Amino acid sequence: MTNRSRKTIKDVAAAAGVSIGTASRALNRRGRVSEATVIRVTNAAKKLGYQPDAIAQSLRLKSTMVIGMLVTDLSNPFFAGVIRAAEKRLQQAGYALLVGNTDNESEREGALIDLFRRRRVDGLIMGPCAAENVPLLEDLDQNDVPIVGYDRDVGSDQSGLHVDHRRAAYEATRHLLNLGHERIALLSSSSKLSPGRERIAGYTEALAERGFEPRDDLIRAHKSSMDFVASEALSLMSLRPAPTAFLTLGTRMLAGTLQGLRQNGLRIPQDVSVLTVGDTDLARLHAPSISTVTWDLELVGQMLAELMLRRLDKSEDGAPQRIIIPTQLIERESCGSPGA
Amino acid sequence: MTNRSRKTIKDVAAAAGVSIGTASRALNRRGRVSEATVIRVTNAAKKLGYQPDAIAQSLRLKSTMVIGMLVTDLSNPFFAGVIRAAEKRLQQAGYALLVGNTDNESEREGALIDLFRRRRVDGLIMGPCAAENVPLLEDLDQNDVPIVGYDRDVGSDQSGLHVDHRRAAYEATRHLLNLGHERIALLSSSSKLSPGRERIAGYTEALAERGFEPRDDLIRAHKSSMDFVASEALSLMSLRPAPTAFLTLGTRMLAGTLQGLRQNGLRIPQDVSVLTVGDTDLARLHAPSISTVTWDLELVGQMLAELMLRRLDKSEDGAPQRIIIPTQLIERESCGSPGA
DNA sequence: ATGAAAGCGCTAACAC
DNA sequence: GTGTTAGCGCTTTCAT
Repeated sequence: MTNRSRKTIKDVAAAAGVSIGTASRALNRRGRVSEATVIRVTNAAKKLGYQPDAIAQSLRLKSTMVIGMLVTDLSNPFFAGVIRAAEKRLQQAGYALLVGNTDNESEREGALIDLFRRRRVDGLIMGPCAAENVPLLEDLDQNDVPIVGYDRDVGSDQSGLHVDHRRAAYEATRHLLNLGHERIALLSSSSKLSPGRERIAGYTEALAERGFEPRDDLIRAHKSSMDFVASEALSLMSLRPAPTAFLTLGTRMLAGTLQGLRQNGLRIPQDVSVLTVGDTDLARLHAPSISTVTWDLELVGQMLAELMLRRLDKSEDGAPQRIIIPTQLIERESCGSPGA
Repeated sequence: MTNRSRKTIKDVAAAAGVSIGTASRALNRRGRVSEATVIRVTNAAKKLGYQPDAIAQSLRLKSTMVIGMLVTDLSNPFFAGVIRAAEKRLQQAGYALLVGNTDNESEREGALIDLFRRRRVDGLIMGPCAAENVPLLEDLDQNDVPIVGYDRDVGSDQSGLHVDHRRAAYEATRHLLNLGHERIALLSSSSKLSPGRERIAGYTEALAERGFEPRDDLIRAHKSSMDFVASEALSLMSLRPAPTAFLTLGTRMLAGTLQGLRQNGLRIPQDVSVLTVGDTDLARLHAPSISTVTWDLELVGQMLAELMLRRLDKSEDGAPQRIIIPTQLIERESCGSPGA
């Protein structure tokens, strides 16, 4: 207020007429301090507008109260929702969340891990990325930085949270099978990462239960643009016999599929059923609304934070844990029986 | 690799057989160092896997290389896209971006500003939030922390970036007027914040140009849930004479409007035209696709970062700047002439 | 060109 | 209960 320069604990100590050691103890209420000086120091601090310097504290205490989080793309709503919730929970515990975008490139991921290490993050939450295994992680591990994996295996001695993608795809496929569909096209983003692999496994499993074999020509799994997906959808519909249902994994896949179907004048669900994994505004508000198998993003973020906090809290046992997030089917208007 | 404990510059100095002062100079190539020792030190550092401690550097150099950014909600796609782009640009310059969610509450915003101050961020990017004026900002300012406002006025001596919301709404309204609409309903999120106010001004201005007066019963501006917006839309359509076009400001408003219209069996654009400000997946992929007046999120993020970097770079003149981001109309299928 | 030493702001160990 | 001091890891004078 009065003086423009930033106040330090030295200023507070001087103003309260005590040593800086006493000032520190008073402010943190640690060790032996008389109640009188606590009050005197606190008042002085308030009057000066003193705020302890987090950097100096970090250096001294060897804890930055910052958690790093790596995702492929923060602007992907599925990540954004999770980040939001995780940040909220961590904030409550006094931690800040620093997010890095890997662009799904292991090179960038490596650079970010290095950076986070340099910045001395207290913990690291790692989402899926191109390569599953990064040796840098071991380094972190050895430096007692706990890691929590999100839809990603990250070492046996670390915590992990996994959305049950396999079951999600399994339930989705079963739902379509129950409606009488036999030729179910599958559009997935990428089969390399854990989520993609799991989902294809769930799809195959549901099919196998009914004695159907997955047909390779009905499965399209690449990372690709929306326009490309649209033409994929069209090409799938030109197969003979054509698929009667589409199972789309991910927003982009759904968007492309809807676009392709629409360009071709195909009606949902009369001509073809559509079911998507992962709920979005688009699925909710499209006409007709799209049925989905989804999960709770907020819960995911909250649990990620919880797992991290548990590892960080020295008073707890702190053993690594593994959590599976369940999924649920939301029926809307996009699925019917074939030829109905 | 060999030793599990984190390496410091002391270790590097010892390994290279020099003092820590020399090691520092060699690693940073600053001051007078012989090329020979530079090589020796660099090699030692590499061999040990040494990474300078960013916290210690921050304390010493009084710069954290962290920029703070405050938004109401990181999971709002409009913010997420901007954050993503800003982070990318800042990263290139060696800065990390720390994002805080204010939930549109000035109390939380104040707490976050305090927190960022404690963490000694080098700069602060402030998005719109409930209250426009926070005295805490002056404090920051006095501590030489540059602030960049995003759709928000933040002091005359600070930089700011503003999407041209007024013009966006103006162009949108004109587009509808040109199609022959006279009763244009306006659904806006909140008129308290700068973006909302500006948009309503643009709407009014376009109307006035044609000699129409804005009718209060056609304007609905509150922060509200999607379901609520849907019923708002219905109530608007029950007016006599009913509006022939909807101008929605923001995703949520569009979603609610579409839902309401659909519930009522109203067809777009035959029964009513819809135009939205701000492009989204929903607008793009809805059937029919929704025309929009929009702007480039990536550009916004990039320019925000650029403004900040310019203020941070001591070699530049560093005078505060003000940037207006233009908008453009994208015609799609949701607008027609009334009664056509 | 290099080494020694001070100090960024803070906390904790030790003395009194 | 309080003051003094060391030190977190680094950069930067200031001598040499």
